[in-house]
Amino acid sequence: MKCTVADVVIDGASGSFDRCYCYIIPKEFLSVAKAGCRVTVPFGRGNTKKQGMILSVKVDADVNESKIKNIYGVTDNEPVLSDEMLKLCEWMHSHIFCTYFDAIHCMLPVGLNYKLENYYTVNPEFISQSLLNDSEKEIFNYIKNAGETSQNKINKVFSDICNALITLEKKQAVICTSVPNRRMKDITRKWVRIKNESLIENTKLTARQKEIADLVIGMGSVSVKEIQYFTGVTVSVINNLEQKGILESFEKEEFRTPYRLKAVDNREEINLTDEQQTAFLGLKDKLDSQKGETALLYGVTGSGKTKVYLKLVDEACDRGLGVIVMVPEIALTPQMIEIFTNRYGNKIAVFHSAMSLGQRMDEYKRIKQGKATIAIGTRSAVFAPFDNLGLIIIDEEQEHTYKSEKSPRFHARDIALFRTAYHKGLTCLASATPSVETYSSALSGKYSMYKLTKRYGNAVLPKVTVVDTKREVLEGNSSSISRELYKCIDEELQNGKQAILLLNRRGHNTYVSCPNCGWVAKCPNCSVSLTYHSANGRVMCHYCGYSQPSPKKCPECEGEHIKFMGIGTQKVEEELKTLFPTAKVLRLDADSTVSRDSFSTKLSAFSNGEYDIMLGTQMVAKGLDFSRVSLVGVIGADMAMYSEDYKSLERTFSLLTQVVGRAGRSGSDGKAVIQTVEPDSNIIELACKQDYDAFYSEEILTRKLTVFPPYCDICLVWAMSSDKSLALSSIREVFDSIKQKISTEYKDIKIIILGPCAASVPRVNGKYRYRMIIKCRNTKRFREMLTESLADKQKKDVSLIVDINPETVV
DNA sequence: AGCACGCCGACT
DNA sequence: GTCGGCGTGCTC
Repeated sequence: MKCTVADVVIDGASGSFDRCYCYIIPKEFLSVAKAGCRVTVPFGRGNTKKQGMILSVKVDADVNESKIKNIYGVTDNEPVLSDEMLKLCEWMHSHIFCTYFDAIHCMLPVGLNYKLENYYTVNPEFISQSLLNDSEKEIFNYIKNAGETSQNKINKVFSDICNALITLEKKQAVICTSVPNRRMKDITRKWVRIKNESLIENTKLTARQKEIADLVIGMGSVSVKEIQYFTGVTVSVINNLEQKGILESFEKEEFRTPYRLKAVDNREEINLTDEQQTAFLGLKDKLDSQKGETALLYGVTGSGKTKVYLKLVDEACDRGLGVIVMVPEIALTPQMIEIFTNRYGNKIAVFHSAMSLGQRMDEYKRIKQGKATIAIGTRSAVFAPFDNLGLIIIDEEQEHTYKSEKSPRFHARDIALFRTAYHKGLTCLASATPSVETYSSALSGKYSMYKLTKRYGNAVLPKVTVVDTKREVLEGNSSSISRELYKCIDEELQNGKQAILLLNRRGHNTYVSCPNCGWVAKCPNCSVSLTYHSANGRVMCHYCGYSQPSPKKCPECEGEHIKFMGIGTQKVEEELKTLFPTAKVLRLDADSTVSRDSFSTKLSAFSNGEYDIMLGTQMVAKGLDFSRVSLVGVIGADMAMYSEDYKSLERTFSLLTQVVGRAGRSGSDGKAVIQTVEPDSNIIELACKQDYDAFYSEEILTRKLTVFPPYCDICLVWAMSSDKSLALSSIREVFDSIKQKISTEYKDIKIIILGPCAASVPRVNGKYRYRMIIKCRNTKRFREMLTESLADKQKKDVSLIVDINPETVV
């Protein structure tokens, strides 16, 4: 029989059953059911209601009616995904091994996401209550009295109902309707304050409850998250206090109130230097050629890349095209956002993770309605819903934040290239230290390249001092601040200037151990050591969040001389306080910034001169400009180099180049001190000279010899399970299957397989992790082979995860 | 992931 | 003879 059918993908599907399913579109939906609309469909033997997305519609298709089901209903009156986005879904599904709905969730604002929720009412025609058992009767009567009730509510009222609701429905006592619920609730954070202080005296409290009550009294009001950070209790203790009437909770919106953008088009004239003008004209040509090209704007630090962006954005705007400007991390690039909002006012839409759901929804709509034509933001901004996209700029394109670490594991650069290829627009990658992969594509002519070699106002490079920390220790200085660095900081402070000190991320952990018996505090859920936090006096796990009070005595040998090892930012902070008792030190790292907006508050406080020294991890090296900073110190520039990751040299070079470039911005008196155990290292020398080309030509040779990108793609396959042997056997099965396939039907595929072996952190959150590395070319044939090898290996209690070109392979 | 089908043991 | 345990396989 002939009828109109839809190819639908299903929400919540995984593994090999995440594919298209064919459904009949009943006549009443023919006018609304279009590709890009969400639908509800019956799925599986039990015909459970699932959310789906129509990928395509076929009119008058021949179908075998007995096998094909009807769509239940259509959620959207008009498509929420464009043809481009649907194609991008397909692309993401096949290229990065994510589910269709993983991809869809990136494209729709969270506020538009519906979740099916079941609502129950009693069946008025049902009379024979004798068919029901006692608990069923109870629930039946509850629903009868309450009227239409959500499943959630019923579950809350009746804690132990198992499948009573399902049997009630089967016995036709109740009617269930699935309603797609629009969840537009903003992310709020629960705070508590004292409700009745006198009760504390008169009520029996446990030790933990007392501790928390005292904490809240001391702080006035405090977020539940912070209580947990400081005391390590679970929410249950707080809930108990609330039930006893001692505490009361209130919701506090986590994010700042929406910014207001003025309706300005404040296009001040931009004067470009000859070099900038040449780059700009070249990029403008590429924009106008409408071939869907990619360009690299390679400009040394301080060469004025932003000016070129702005001129280019002007051009795209004048042609009525949508623009996406991507930055690695919004909190660290306030200046960039400011420049853009000052110039383009309310034509800007901002996207980043620290925005409320409502704000994101608003920005999404403003683009859809054509009110905003420039999207600026982090990784997620690459999905901004322009129908007439012309230009995507990726600032600091080598940054690892452009690669998503959770599914869908996409790289924003790849999505950008897909989108500009579709729209015949231009992707402009920009950096002073491009990734080796990008630079290689630029040299080969795959991308066009424009260079900016002159630093702004011919600024000179700072005076760089490299300090050998090995020698420092030999000569009796065991502190993490070398004598040279001490001298420089001291001078800065005397002159009323500020200093930025940088610790590498890997040097950031402080372990707790017993020198007597060698005991080290370890996480019970993960195979890692716990990290000491002086702010709350606890040891914490950075992988799963476990924490406990730091032990006073060794739990093994009762020894009382527990030691804190490693240089963490907190430890350096204490040393700084001893060395410079009058200096105000600002510590910035992931742990000191519990809430996001305190981050920008702290940055502006530093900028206003409220602090003298800023101490932080790599994050402080990024695009921040502070006029009063003329010293940048790097404490331990080696950690990244010691890591076995193939990108660690690239990262170290990039970081040091940025640091040195930063110090040089403040004029002739810029200084940088780099402390390292390898003072003769080539990388440091090249970074001091800002010689990217020399670095690249060495690094590309290494990549070729060791076979790493750009000479191959890397495909990481993970198996994770709380059952160790199950995880291992699953990854072995995949391994064997691949081996077998490349020796038979896929003989044409050339790959190198390493592993399977345990991950460098073999257990996280109680789950054992095995993985293997495949060096390959991510071609259609390879993806076919891998898909076949993974099919039906996805069993219960194991998850198999594929990560193409991960940022780190250790 | 669910859900139903179906094959085998314990019980009326 | 049947109720229900869970192992197996499919999802338009």
